[in-house]
This record gives sequence, C-alpha cells and structure tokens, in this order.
Amino acid sequence: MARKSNSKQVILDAAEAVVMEVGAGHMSLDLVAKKAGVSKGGLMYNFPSKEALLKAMITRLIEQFYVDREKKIKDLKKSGPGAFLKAGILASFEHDDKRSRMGLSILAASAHNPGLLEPLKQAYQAHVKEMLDSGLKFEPAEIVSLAADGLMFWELFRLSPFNENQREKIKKEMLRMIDQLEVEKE
Amino acid sequence: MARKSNSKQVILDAAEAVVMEVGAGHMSLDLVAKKAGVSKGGLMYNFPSKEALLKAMITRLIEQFYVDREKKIKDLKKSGPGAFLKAGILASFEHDDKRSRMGLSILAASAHNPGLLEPLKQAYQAHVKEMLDSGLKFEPAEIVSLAADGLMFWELFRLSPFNENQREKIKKEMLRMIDQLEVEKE
DNA sequence: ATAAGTATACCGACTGGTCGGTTTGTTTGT
DNA sequence: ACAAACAAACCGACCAGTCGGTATACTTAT
Repeated sequence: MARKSNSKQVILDAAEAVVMEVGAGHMSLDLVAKKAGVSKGGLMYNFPSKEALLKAMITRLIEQFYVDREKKIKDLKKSGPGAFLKAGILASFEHDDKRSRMGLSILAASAHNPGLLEPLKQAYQAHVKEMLDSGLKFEPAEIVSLAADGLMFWELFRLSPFNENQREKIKKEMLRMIDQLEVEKE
Repeated sequence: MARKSNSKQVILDAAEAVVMEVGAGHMSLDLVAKKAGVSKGGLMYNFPSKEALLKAMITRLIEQFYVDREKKIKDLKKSGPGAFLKAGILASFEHDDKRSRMGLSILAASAHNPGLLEPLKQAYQAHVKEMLDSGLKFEPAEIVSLAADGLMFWELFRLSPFNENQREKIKKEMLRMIDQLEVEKE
C-alpha cells in the first residue's frame, strides 16, 4: 500500500453525518465527499459507486451490532438461555450519537435500493435463530425482542414519544420478563 | 363545483404504487402522473408540490389507521380497558395490499423530508395516550404495543423473517397477554 | 333560449438545477 | 520509476416546478 489510509472509515462517517443532516433521500456523493474532506474522485476511488458506499454502510452497521452485542454478553456474567436476547436488547437501548447515526444507513439504503438491506435480513434472521436456539419459548421471547425493535424503529424515524425515564422503565420490564422466561424454563 | 372529480384519490393510489415499484427514493412526479393516467400539469393542479402530495399520503395513512382501528373496536363486543390496544394490534396485523402499500408512504415522506412525519408522531402519541388512559399498566402495555409496531416496521422494510404461522402465533400471544393485563387490573 | 363570460380541471413542452458517474491530470509514498 | 491515492472539471440523465394554452361545465344578462 502506497500510503496508509483510513479514508474509507472517514467517508463512511461523513455519509452518516450527511444523511443525518439532509435526510436519507438527499445523500449525494458530492455532499459526502465535501463532508469527508475528500474530492469526488477520492470518494469514487474508495467506493466505485453509490451502491458500493451504501453497501459498506450496511455492512458496518451489522458488524457494529455484533460487536455491541458481544460486549453486552460479556457484561452479563450469568449466561442463561436469555443471554442473546438480553444482550440484543441492551445493545439496542444504547444510543449514543454513533449508534443513532448508523441506524440512518438503513433509511438511506432503503431509499436508494431496498435490495441493499438483504444482508440485514440475513443478520436479523441469524440473531432470531440464536435467541431461540438457546431454549426460550418462541412467542414471548419474540414479543420482547420485537418490542425493542419497535422502539428502535420509532426512534430511527425520530417519532418516539417516550422520554428517558419511560425508556428506562420499558427496558427494566423487558429484562424482568426475560428473567421470568428463564425461570419458567427450569 | 364544475365537475366532480376523484383524481386526488387516483393520484394517491398511483403514488403508493410507484413507491412500491421503484422504491421510496425514486418516486418522481412524472412516474406518478403516468401511473395515474394524468399529465404532469394535472398532477400539479391537484397537488401543487411534491411535498403537498407526500403530506396528503401521510394524512390518508393516518385516517385509514383510525378507520381500521374503529372497525376492530366494534368487532370486539367486550370493551375492556385493553380495547384500544387490542384494536390497534388487530388493525396492524391486517395486511392486505392496500395497508402494506400505505405504509410505504412513511418511507417516501421520510426520504424526501422527515419533517413530513410530524402528523404521524402526533397521531401515535394520541394513540399511546388513549391506550394508557383506559387504565392499563404502562410498561407491559407498551411492550405489547411496541412489539406489534416492531413487526410492522420489519415488514415495511420487507425484512420480516416470520411466516404466516409464526405471525399468527405472535398475535395470539399478544392478545392473551392483554387479557392477562385486564384480569390483573380487576 | 342562448350567447358571453367565468371557473374548474387538465395538458405538455420547457427550464433551471441536481446528481451519479467519467475522464484526465496531479501528488505522494516506496 | 511506478502505482496508489487523490483532485477537478465535465457529461448526460433525470427531475421538480413553471407556464401558456385547452376543454368542459356552470352562471348570468338579455
């Protein structure tokens, strides 16, 4: 490699920031390049098309989810059947700037070409399978999991009516429900 | 009135169909006009801007939700504290072509201008308030409600991994949980 | 009754601008 | 020297919105 470069990550960050600022349907390559402090040519060198850029955004989103989930699993010293579910929920309740920006990748990709979300479907499918394989009962486990997703989606569209306190209460109740599921299993 | 015309509804239907076919980020006025069997000028006459069109799509989506919910409330002859919640869930599990197309309005509006979703936020806030005012406990009621939303959103992005059988099981369990909530309240 | 005037509903060519992608040229590390 | 990494001007397609015009119905004055 001629010159060590982290341009790809810088550009991906810039892309998320642009989506945040101008909306998912107005993420143009020129804006992303400017935001990243790179020329159009530099962007095209790293990502040969807009689709390639969006694909990379989705890939990074998925990888980040697995990293966050893994971190949460390690935090839970007790590793019962609900570990994957709990970790997924804790991860999705984490919402620093980085996470909320990354969610916007979903909207950007969906606006340009819904097919780009296919890897996300695969990942979600795998996550669901892991949750269920650990021995939880399908329906109640899915309801808790879907509830976390629902909240995440409302926030993704910036439509959530819940304040921090309410969010926290909901999270607590979710974790309590999972504990209950684990007890019933024994 | 010079001549009765239902062009507006025809155009709104066409807009939804176009979003369905080409994706939320590629809904152009020309395509909508062509789909509706109307000229560009005819479209602009009925909706003076793209924003106006998208706003009307969101408005119709909200109104349709209330209509569907009302219908479900009437179907439930027993009207316990969980009536609004149950009706909302039953309505969101209904997914004929019309409903799933209308959901796409959210993506189209969000892609063009996220601010267009403000009325949706108001409506959702009101729906949540109505559910809670009827006397249900906040956390568990919200979890069931959010789970239905979560499933709806996954389907909106066409990422749901659940088949009809699993969907039905989840719905049944949701209704059971609400019954349980009503019993505990007495 | 009817011609003139007016409002509604719609048409389609055109314009200014945006955006994805290309091409060509330049710098920089090894 | 040479390839990787970028810069910058440019191209063509697309697209939102404009505008002058048309057609049909409704209203009014005679």
